[in-house]
Amino acid sequence: MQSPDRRSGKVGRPPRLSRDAILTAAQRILDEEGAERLSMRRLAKELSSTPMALYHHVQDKDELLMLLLEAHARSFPRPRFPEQPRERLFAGAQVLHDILADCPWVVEVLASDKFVSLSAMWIVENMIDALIACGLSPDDAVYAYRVIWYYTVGELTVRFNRERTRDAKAPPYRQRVMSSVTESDFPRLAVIGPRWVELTSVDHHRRGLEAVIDGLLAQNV
Amino acid sequence: MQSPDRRSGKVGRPPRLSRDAILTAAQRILDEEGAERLSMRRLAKELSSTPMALYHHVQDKDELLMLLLEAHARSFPRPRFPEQPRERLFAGAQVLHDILADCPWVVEVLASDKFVSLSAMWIVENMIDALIACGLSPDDAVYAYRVIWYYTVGELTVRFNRERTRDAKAPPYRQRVMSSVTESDFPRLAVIGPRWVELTSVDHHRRGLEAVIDGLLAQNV
DNA sequence: ACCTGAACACCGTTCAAGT
DNA sequence: ACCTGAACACCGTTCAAGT
Repeated sequence: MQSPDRRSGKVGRPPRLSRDAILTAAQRILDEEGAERLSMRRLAKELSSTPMALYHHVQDKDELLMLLLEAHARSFPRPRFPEQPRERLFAGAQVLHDILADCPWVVEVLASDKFVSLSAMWIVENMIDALIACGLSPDDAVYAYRVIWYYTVGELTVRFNRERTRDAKAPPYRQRVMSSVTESDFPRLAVIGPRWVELTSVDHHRRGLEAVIDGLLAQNV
Repeated sequence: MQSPDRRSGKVGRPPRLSRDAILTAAQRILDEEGAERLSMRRLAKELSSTPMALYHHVQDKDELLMLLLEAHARSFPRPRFPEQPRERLFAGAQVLHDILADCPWVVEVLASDKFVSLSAMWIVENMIDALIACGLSPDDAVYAYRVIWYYTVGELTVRFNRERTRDAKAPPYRQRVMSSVTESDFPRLAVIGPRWVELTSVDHHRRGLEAVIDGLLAQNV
């Protein structure tokens, strides 16, 4: 199905841009300026080109983000999975989380429904397989996988938002709420208040994942 | 602390806009055109005013969204909570989810770190209290609340994205991935494939919540 | 085939001026 | 005190034209 023009490479104007060059430049912007600065216009500038030149190599911004995620997932070290199904499930959920934790722009990819990364499918396959090996029916395995996925997405969303607004000063509205919490009619929150904002570590995420998985497995015996 | 000008209402130009009018108009746009159409400019048009007039009544778009959420949470029927702590926790998590499930724009509110809704604080207070009544330490209660919160945020994020892109046709990239999944090297996914895209019902969410909660409580005995 | 320039249809927000 | 208009600094994407 390959067009002869592409194969011979002798017809038409020779390309100055390439998918690879675009992805590399995009990654550089991501690393140096953050996900919120990556726009088609900014990227074109980085490549000393025009926004529309990019559309010859990717379909739209969503595909660009998808390709970045794909490349990242491919380059991610593939761990050896344990034999024991419960541990295998846990390891799968963890590597899924860790891959995405490096990609602050997943939120946007997630927003476009194009989030079906081939390079991460083996993990999903593995998790479903582990769930079935744990004794779940195929339907229950899908359900359980979804619960784990929701937990993962939520953790990542909150994590990225915290990182993004880390050094921004709290708006006045929030201060008003906070003081009303610590002073008054929320005794439990008042006690906990000071400890509330603690950083959420990787350990917390693992422990939560353990709870979610064990809760799911206990439901299906 | 109230300014005399505001009290007498006799100084300066009489107001044509009000917070209430702005919030009502915003809600109308939300209902009729969806969250992605609510912009300061669109809202100004709805009120036959200019974008900048709005900034006299709200600080910025984030505060506007926050106020909308606040109003919604206040108007939401407050259920009677069961006595039993585990059931109380479950009921709290559920009402938290249900309140937010009506607000497709929470995702944006969440993104701004201003998401501290006073009108929903009683729920959080109640959940923390229930967790402590279940025997958790204050620190463990915060951790457990967070896990439930992540699950909730993840469910809502995925839910809204699915709703938003419900009737949009799948992009070619996705089709490529899907066929490679059903055809080839993912036997588990191939079997499950057809059932994968099923709608996620409220029942699914409850069952998942149950698993998460029981998993958390089992961790702390 | 590959790229450019101008344009469309949007954003949130600031600033200086008007009533 | 409340509102307007113009402007700043952006978006993603389409379309017609150039090489």
